[in-house]
Amino acid sequence: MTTMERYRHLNIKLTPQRIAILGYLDGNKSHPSAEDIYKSVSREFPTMSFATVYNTLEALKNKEQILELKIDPSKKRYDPDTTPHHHLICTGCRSIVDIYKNFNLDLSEDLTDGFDVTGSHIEFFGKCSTCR
Amino acid sequence: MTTMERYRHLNIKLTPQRIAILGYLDGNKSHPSAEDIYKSVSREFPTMSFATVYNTLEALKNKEQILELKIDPSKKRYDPDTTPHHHLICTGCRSIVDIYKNFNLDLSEDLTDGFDVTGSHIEFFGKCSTCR
DNA sequence: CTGGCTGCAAATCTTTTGCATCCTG
DNA sequence: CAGGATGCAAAAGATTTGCAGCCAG
Repeated sequence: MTTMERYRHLNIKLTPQRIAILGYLDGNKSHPSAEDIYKSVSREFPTMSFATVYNTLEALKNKEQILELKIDPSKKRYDPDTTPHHHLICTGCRSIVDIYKNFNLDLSEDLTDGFDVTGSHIEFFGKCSTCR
Repeated sequence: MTTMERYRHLNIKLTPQRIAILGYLDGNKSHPSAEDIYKSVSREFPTMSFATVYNTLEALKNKEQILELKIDPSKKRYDPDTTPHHHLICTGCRSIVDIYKNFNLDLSEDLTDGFDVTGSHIEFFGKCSTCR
């Protein structure tokens, strides 16, 4: 199933603007912010507005097609890769590398204070080769 | 060494406002936001300003007396507990529980893309007993 | 056709900054 | 008594919202 076929099954309206945003996100490993997306897609759609970018991101988030990352303290970043993985963040330039590795993160019940634990995500910190 | 003794050794000026903020943070497990701190300390110092709260938090962060948490997408939260630990976040009410457990999170070099890895932090997600 | 989407602007929320004054060390 | 801290207000960024018109399904 191609990416566009997949989106047609989501019951979200596929406007030209949304298709452009989806095209920008498809396979994108840069973990872009809303502004990154806006800037890039604006070239093709000069009238594109932030509202449309945020609206589309919200729709994709609700359909679990993207993840909202809280890695950057000043703005949200988005990840079109929804397969389970972790992130390694450069404390210098804020670049992000995906970490595909399974860790055993089981918590015994005496640690969880009655929570029902449903997921986890590891942030690794470091310096990239450029910033080092 | 008491908390205040510890702070006197940090070379930050201890004004009454800062002492009030430090008092609020001392032993605080609620992971408060700047606004939480402002609201609470304002009762004692009606002229307290956000600038002072943020200034103090910045100073404490630089002296590694507090951690800035990016757990909440809408605002920063602060943790006066700087001992290594992880966090379990309720996806309903955003309450946070500390997780004191050591995990083996070693990364082989082929995963780190030349990064020098210096630290890590796990976010666990779940529902607290109230929200469940 | 019609309900959801778009674009624009205004509003909101968090955080930062400029600056005159104050006060800790 | 000097340099950092305070308080206030204004500015800056990111995100959200209101609304009139538009268009995909």
